[in-house]
Amino acid sequence: MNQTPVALPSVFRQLRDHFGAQQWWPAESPYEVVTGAILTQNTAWTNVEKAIVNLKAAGALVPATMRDLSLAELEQLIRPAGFFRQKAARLHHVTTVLVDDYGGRVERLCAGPLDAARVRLLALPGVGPETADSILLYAGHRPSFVVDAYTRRIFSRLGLLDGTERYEAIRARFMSELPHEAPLFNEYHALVVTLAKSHCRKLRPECPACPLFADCRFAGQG
DNA sequence: GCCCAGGTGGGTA
DNA sequence: TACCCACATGGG
Repeated sequence: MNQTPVALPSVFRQLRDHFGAQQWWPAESPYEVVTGAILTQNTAWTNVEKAIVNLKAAGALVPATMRDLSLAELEQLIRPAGFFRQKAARLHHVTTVLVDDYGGRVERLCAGPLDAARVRLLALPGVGPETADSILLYAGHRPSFVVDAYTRRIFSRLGLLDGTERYEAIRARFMSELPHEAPLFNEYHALVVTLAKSHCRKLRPECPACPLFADCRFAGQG
């Protein structure tokens, strides 16, 4: 085999050495992570922040309070995050299950064998693989690697993916080449996002992703 | 004005 | 399996 099994750990070390510890997820509670994970679906984080501010101001970033909100009220609060009708229904349903079946405790929602917990989350409408893994990792502190559009883009650019792999295949690849440690998976995904946001969106061939390519001329040009 | 963003689910061939 | 589309706001 001509594979390079050190590639993924090596990329992590380079990113960590360049950007430092990321200390993710930017949230004050596990439930805020759950909320943010749903609101950020195909949406810029700056828009999610506006919705989070609204929810906090309304005192609604608490499961029991959120569940008792009407859909119409919730829709108005999260409107800046886009797709607000869909997301209000999804967030409200997840919250209802959380409160009714898990006592409002996110750690209970994420408890038990990892695969089983993941299947439970994926069964919730509006919770796909990235949202499920984000909740498991960042709210539940479980070692479930998060794959997102940035991961696909950057690792394709690095030649470590061909870009056509399915979500589960990419996740399995990272989890087969890295130790199953939540703090490592946490930092790795956070660093991928930090790298992506520090570069032009397309990561074009003429715009290599430094610090992995030392002479990138386009760093920081958004 | 146009393009895009830390996805998901439903439909069609 | 492999596309296509709807879903919506706000920043560059």
